[in-house]
Amino acid sequence: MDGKPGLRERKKQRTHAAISEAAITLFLEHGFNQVSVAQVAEAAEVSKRTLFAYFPAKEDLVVHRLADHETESARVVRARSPRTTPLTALREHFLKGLRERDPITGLNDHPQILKLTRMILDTPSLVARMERFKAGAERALAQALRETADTPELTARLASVQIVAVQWSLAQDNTQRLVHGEPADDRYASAVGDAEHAFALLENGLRHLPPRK
Amino acid sequence: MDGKPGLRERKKQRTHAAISEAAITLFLEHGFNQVSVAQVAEAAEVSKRTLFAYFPAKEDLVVHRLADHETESARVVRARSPRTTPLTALREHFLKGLRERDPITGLNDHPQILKLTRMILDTPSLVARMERFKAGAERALAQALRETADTPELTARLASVQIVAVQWSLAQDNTQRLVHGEPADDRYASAVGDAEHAFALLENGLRHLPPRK
DNA sequence: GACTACATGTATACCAGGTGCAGAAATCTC
DNA sequence: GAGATTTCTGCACCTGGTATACATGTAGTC
Repeated sequence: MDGKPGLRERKKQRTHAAISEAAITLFLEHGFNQVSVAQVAEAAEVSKRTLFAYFPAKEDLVVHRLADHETESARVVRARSPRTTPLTALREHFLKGLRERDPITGLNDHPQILKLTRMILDTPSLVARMERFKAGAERALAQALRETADTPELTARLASVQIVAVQWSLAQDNTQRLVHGEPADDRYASAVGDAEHAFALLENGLRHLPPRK
Repeated sequence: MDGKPGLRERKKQRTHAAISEAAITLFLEHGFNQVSVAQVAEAAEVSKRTLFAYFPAKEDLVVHRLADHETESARVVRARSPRTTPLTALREHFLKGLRERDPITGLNDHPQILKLTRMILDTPSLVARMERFKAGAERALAQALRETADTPELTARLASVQIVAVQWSLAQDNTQRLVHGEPADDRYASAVGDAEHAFALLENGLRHLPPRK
């Protein structure tokens, strides 16, 4: 509400950015576990205590950039146009993400992003931190379903965990392939096919899983 | 290969059990974060170094008991009788768990188990550790689906993440209610109803989620 | 511009989880 | 029993994270 955030506010933002930047740079160069927070603090010319005032834990130095995405699915569901089901809206949004190589779909192969992704997947504590985003996304989506689709509590929760789990799985799959060296453009067509298959599965259910024998 | 595990082996098992027991006792009494691993080691009459030889991290002192359940769904799918779909087998197994008040369904209200559950849910690092079990369960289930239901890779993975997420959600829901004081016997009927609803949703899909307006 | 009030940053010391290492103690093999 | 091997221990050490007490800068007021 301003244009004039005030000097104090601007300084805070600059410090925040400086710490984050120093952290990412060092982590990409030497690995997450090989760099201590003390080193990050020093590189950002800030005391350790101050670093922890900006980021509650070491992992947040990496994952804070994804905070916006936590409520993305919920927003998409809320913003869908009339006569559109939540699943349709989410599918279209995911396909758009693939077209635009949105990193959240796992289909972005810019070297920086790829290296960062690989680092996250190779670091258990970072993976764990990502899981918490998943939980947040589930809660937000469930609420959006309840409020805009008149869905009962239980159904909303069940639907949201399924949807989030599937999106996550699709993204991880794409990521894995790019990490193994496949170019995003080569992967694109099959990524679209996989996404369509996945959303069809969500819509139609698993009743076609074959019985034994 | 046994009958005679050897003295060394038996001692190892006793030490393992002693550490685990001391840990659970102390944690239940004072809380997970209020007890240090040094205290656990002392109570178990073992050095801190030895404790970490048996349990790779503090959290494992609590969650190692659930290690067996990691592959439970996969085993159920593999062991299903002929002409039975994976989902049917899993639903029956879950319903049996509810009847028997299996803690994994969240429907066991023995004070000890309830207190432990509450502690886990209240401790972020323990919740995070549980999530890793979920990931393991997903992988195991996906493989079982691939091998016994002739399901393609992608479908198996997608189905497994949906199934595991839903089971987890059901269990959490039950747990929440028991923690809030509802007796398991009172909850039982609705827990069954919820489970049946959830598995029906898995089978039939989410296509009935209503559009906007 | 000086003064106060408050937010922010710093230095230091500290705690707890976890690891590396060298040697002592127990167990196994013969 | 003797010797090889595994396991346990004590100790020092590193790192993430916090508490405390103090310094510094900023915002608003007169």
